[in-house]
Amino acid sequence: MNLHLFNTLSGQMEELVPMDGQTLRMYACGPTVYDYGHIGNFRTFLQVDVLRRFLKLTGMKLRHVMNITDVDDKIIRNAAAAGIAIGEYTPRYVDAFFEDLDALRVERPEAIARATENIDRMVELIQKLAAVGAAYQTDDGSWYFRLSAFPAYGKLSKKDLSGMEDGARVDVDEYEKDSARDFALWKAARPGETAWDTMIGRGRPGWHIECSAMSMAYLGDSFDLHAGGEDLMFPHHENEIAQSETVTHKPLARHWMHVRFLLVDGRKMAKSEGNFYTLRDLLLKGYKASAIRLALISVPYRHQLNFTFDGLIEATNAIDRLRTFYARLTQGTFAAGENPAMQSAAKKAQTEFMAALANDLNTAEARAPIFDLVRAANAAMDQGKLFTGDRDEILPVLKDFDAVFDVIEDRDAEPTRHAIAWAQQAGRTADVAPELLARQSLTDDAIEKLVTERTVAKKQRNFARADQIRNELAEKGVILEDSKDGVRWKRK
RNA sequence: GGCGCGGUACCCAAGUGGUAAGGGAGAGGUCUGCAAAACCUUUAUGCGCCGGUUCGAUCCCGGCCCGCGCCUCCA
Repeated sequence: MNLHLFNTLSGQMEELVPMDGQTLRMYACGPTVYDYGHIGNFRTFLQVDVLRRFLKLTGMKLRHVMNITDVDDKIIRNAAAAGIAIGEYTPRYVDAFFEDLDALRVERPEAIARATENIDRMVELIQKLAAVGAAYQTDDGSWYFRLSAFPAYGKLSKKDLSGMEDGARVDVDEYEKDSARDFALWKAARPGETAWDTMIGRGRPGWHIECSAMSMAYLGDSFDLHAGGEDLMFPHHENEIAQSETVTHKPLARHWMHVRFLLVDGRKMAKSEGNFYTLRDLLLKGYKASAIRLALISVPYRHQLNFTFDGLIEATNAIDRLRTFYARLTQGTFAAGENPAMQSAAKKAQTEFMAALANDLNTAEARAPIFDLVRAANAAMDQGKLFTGDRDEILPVLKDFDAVFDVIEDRDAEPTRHAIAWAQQAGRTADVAPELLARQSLTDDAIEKLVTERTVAKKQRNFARADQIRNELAEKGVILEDSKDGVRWKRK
């Protein structure tokens, strides 16, 4: 089942296939490491993760490259404010970024490219641009891309720049650019700023040149897919195209994918709006990493996602339903045999799940057949009409679902513990939800012990004591479920 | 101003030219020592409003209203 993905460049749905017939080469813009990642960043990375995982599920080989922008104006500014070198400043945010990706179960790309480790390649590219007259240096030593050298500019974002007069809205007097819309390739060093001494002068790279140089180095002149947040379409990706294609005369990427921004409570997330959340903020409030993951991927990537706390609770409950079902299926005992209705239900779910994702990664649609299957199988189990042969058909469907969604297996304890430890270390203990600390205080062993005690009490028909234990556990966020196969407990 | 997106039940959210997936929440019931879980029933004659095309439109076309995004650093 091949993926049909909307291509921003053509404005159409197109089948995504590797141009070399073997490995899909893709480049996705990564973070600028000047602060902790927020949920908007992660929506994009998560949607790219869904893409990755689905492609792998269809058997495709991938070479996915992500850049890390570890030098830019904000980094230089923040590092200076902290009184440290950028090389000291960025690692903590790089580490935090990967921790957050792990928490959200975002797979690592095949390669990570760091800007500061690829300065030479950027300089080379600027030299090539200069050689064909597409780059020029201004008196202060900065280099600019001459937009007039690339007539196709605007093809991705469908912008017609002809109506934009030089100087109309753009500050032209800052540097002596030939045209106001020419963009920086290389920024000359100002006193005290981080800079590299290179063939084209002392300075630091512009943001756009980074991606052109690195995608070329890691993936070649032309590759299959370029992805990123919708805001990057213009000017970032447009500039990448101009830089790369001016030199190579080949399409930078055949296919472009842009993930729409998420809103928070119906507004664009912004610090000034007071609706700005990092992943860590949410974990410390007591939301599970899996719920955040599911909430951020359940709305298809081309639609705005309105992020709300209600949405997180809903995701939490939906995951709970899946996990309960999975536990019932794997821990229950079934008679040998098959139920034809369940056999076909499993096949149907599998087919519809894959078809939904193949259709422009429609994650919302992909969930439906899985939940249909859950209901049908639960009903069959209630009636004793689910057999080992059925279980063996259903489990692979859940496995495929989790190969993409990755929320059924409960790995939520670690990210939360990690976030709490981080908060304590960072002096943000006040941000940790009190009930979270209370829950952390109860160990699995302690829970098991109480559960056993309750089982004994129940056998003695001492229901008062049994209920007392259950309530006690409930107060600490532990829910008990009695069944004929024993007691299952879970943390809220 | 330019470009673009959306308005589907209490909430979130798919979707199709032939009469509305799924999730969450609520209500009633079955089961249970009681719960929880699970299951069953239930919650849009209706998909922003008004026209048009059509045998038939939520889905196509036009207009309008509302919300949002991008156009500057931004995932």
